[in-house]
Amino acid sequence: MPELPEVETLARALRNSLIGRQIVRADVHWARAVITPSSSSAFADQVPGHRIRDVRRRGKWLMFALDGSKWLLIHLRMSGRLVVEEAEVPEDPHTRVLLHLDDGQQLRFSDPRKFGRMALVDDPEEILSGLGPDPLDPALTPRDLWEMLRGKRARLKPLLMDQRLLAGLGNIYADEALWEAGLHPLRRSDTLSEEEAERLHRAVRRVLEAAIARQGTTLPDRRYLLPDGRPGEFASHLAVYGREGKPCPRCGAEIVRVRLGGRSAHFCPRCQPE
DNA sequence: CAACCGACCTGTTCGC
DNA sequence: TGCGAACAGGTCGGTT
Repeated sequence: MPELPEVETLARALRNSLIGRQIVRADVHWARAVITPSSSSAFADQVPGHRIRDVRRRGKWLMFALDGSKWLLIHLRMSGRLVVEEAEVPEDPHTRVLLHLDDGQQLRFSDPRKFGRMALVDDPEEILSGLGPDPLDPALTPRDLWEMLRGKRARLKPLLMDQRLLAGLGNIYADEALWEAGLHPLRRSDTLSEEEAERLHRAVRRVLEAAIARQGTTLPDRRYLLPDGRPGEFASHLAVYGREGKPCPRCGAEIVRVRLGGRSAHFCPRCQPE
């Protein structure tokens, strides 16, 4: 579910409500949601007592900086959700981990599909070392991207979703960025001109920033919601994702969907020629 | 190295 | 209406 804009939105919202809060207790209802430490009871023993100093994001990972130089990292994968609620509010039946806070509220991680994971570590690199640069990092230049692409010979769509290249794009925003750049999802990465790579660089940033400005994409199933229950508003701005058979906003041609490595890719056959 | 597939899981939507 | 198949925003490991 959540890609970079959704995780960024969550990080910003949680930053406001959680900085300064102390975690007083942890209940793990689904042990496999915890990857580090390897025993979830050790996790439940070690988390309490820490105060939350900051909430950040790297790629699709949420990072809670705790005092005592510990980090709590959370990845929501497909169906994970985080909410902050008063203890009296009934628990979602899919709640996997519950963190009790010192103000009586609870940070709840719920996840129907049980794909989401969290870790308590001394050094975030233990978990994040394989990630590529953040696409919004100002240090990442169009030329950097061009060189990264030239060093591979994969098709653009799967490559944009490869977190080792860039950290944060998933199925929705990879499709949207390629449409914005006017590049075909099957285009081989080592055939781009420097100008095309620059267009892609600009497109990725523009799409991600626009989505963050609208607080992410909530699709009709409403699986992604802000911590206060409000939906993100970017769905109505999607050009291609989930719009098979509908007109391209730029040229009116019908949006096409193809299967690519087991996933759907959406594009405009006129604006994104092969 | 690149591409594909099944696993991991459950819930919802689709097609007959 | 009912029911199984297909599909879903992600990632990993194994195979071709």
